[in-house]
Amino acid sequence: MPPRKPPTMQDIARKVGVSPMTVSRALRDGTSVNAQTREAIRLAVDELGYVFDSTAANLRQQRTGFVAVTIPSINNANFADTVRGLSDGLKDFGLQLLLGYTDYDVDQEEALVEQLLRRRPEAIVVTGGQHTARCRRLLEGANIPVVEIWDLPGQPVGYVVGFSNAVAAGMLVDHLVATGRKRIAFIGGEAGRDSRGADRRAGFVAAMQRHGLDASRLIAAGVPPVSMLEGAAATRALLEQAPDTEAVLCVSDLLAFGALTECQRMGISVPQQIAIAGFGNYEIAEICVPPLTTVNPFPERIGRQTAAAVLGALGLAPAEASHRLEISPELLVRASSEA
Amino acid sequence: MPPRKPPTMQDIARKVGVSPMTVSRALRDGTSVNAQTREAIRLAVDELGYVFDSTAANLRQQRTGFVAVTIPSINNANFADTVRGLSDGLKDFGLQLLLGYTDYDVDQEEALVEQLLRRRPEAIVVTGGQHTARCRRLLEGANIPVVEIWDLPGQPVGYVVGFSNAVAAGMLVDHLVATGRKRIAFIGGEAGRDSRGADRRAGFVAAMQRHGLDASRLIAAGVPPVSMLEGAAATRALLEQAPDTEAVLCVSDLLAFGALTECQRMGISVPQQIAIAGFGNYEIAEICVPPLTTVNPFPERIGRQTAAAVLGALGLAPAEASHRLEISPELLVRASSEA
DNA sequence: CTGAAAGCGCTAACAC
DNA sequence: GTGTTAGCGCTTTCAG
Repeated sequence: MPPRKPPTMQDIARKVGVSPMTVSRALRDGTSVNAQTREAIRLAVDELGYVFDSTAANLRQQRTGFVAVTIPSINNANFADTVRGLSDGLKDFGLQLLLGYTDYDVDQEEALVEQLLRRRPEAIVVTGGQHTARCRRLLEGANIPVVEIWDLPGQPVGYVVGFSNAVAAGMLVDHLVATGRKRIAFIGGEAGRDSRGADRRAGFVAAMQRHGLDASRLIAAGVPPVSMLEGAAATRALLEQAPDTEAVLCVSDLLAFGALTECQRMGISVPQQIAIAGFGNYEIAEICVPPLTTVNPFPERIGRQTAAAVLGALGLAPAEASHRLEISPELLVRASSEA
Repeated sequence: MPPRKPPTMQDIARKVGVSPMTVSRALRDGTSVNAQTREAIRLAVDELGYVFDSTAANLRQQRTGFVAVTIPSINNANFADTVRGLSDGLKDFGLQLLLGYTDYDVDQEEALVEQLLRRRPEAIVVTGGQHTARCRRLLEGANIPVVEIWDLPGQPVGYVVGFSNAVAAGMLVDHLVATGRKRIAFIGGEAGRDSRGADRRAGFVAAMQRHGLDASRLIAAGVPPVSMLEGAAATRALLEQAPDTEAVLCVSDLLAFGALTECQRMGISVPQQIAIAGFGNYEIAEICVPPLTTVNPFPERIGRQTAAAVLGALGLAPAEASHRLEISPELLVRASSEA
């Protein structure tokens, strides 16, 4: 079976005895084509197994129907929820996601953004507000709507749908302090890769200092992405070094759950001996025993709002007045940090 | 700032004083262009902020560099691992994933496959071996390599990289029976949506019958995707209806973890009073307390092997002899099912 | 309601 | 090492 070329509108047209233009019209709706002709064309399409070639249409129309998206990791429920919200919000408008992941690396982000822009997306959504200089130039020069999400960049490229990771981390510190904890540690990934994680750590430090507390219990759990296993290992290291720690704030619920399990293995009771808080409102934080105090950044809402921003920018839906939408994360106090 | 048209090779050519063809050559490597000319073109590219338009090249070359992939859900660590393995395996060959999700629905799969094929991918990878008749026809007629993964379809469309979900579930049953459990329940999503889940249930039933045991403790935990919360709720229902249950086999580790937490809340000891087993070797199964017995289907390996199959089929790498690669899942016995 | 001509931005093929 | 011509499969535009 030699890979014969797929049929084109020409082939349909020849078979039905009309011009390719009529085929083109018949395949879209809202166009005026004789009902019988249209039916004949439908039939021919079926018989020949014709599949519309959007690459050709894209070139001709200078519209691809792509919205490019970069996320740090494909294996992260928070970002997955954002992508789902975004995808669902765009699909009714014929827009399709072109997704890539950066592995928490700005150089990979730069390469990815360039690769994505070659596909001529109609808009581009990037997770985070930190980019290489060239990446920034690429985004600015693309002449398409740019949305930075999951962050509040100081100098946004275009649209922003995000929240302050630092403020959200501060909410957790305030809560832990309010329940009487003073010796509080922060567990996160190594600095320099995950800028949202770095912001959360900065927010932890700032809040601790605001309360006049020692902010030096900072544990690096490894190169992002860090997850449950790293959280457990870091917790063990922490409790060996500083057994008097009263509370642990983790950069994500996944680490926090790892911390919880390590406490269980070490026979340390949570929250009596140590309080644990996470970040992200992952499903596990709600269901584990005890459930984890966390912050909900509304990942899916970020996606939906980003979709709204894109649609507005493309003139496909009424546009919002502001180019900047700040989501208010919600503190969720659960048993893992009870007083 | 009117959205001016992005510069084309024409613009570069004019600026440098060469023909567009020379620009085209200069932008690729392995082509013979005068070194100075090439440098001048590089410079002009930078100055004008030119970004290569692959939509045009795709049409001309009749090659898009896309590999289409469908997965049931974007928010699933197993499929995410497969996608990562696939993406990593393809990217060195200039192939980019075009990803879509089906929401565990064959009709959505059909619509998605059609939409993806319009983009003229060079290969298509679909998760699962069950399709609507039309979807199957689309796949067969696309004249590109088709790979079905995570399953072993009876009548494959093309390539297969998967495993028997039924056999893997049987391994878990055998283990539970070997540790002395007889009254074993199965918790999964409602039938008819998730075919891998359905296969696992079928494997459970077959194995139970093989052991001469009652296979009627089948709990439906809701419409897929089902996860931890559904697992917990289903476990509560199960233990109210059938408190003498000795073991629970769950369709995934996520449900199994939900089951574990429900036991913890109900004061039921695992594995002493009840054994729990999951499926998928998610991170949580390894780290929770007690860790969960499960089966590792090697999701990332599925992705890497799928990449190899695609590359072979496209002649970009040495091809395997067989079109069918069966992965052997590994039983991981952990404390949640100790005798 | 239908068709002819032109062209989207790039590159294969063929000159020179 | 470089240029010219043609055309990928559609759709815009204009004419009928």
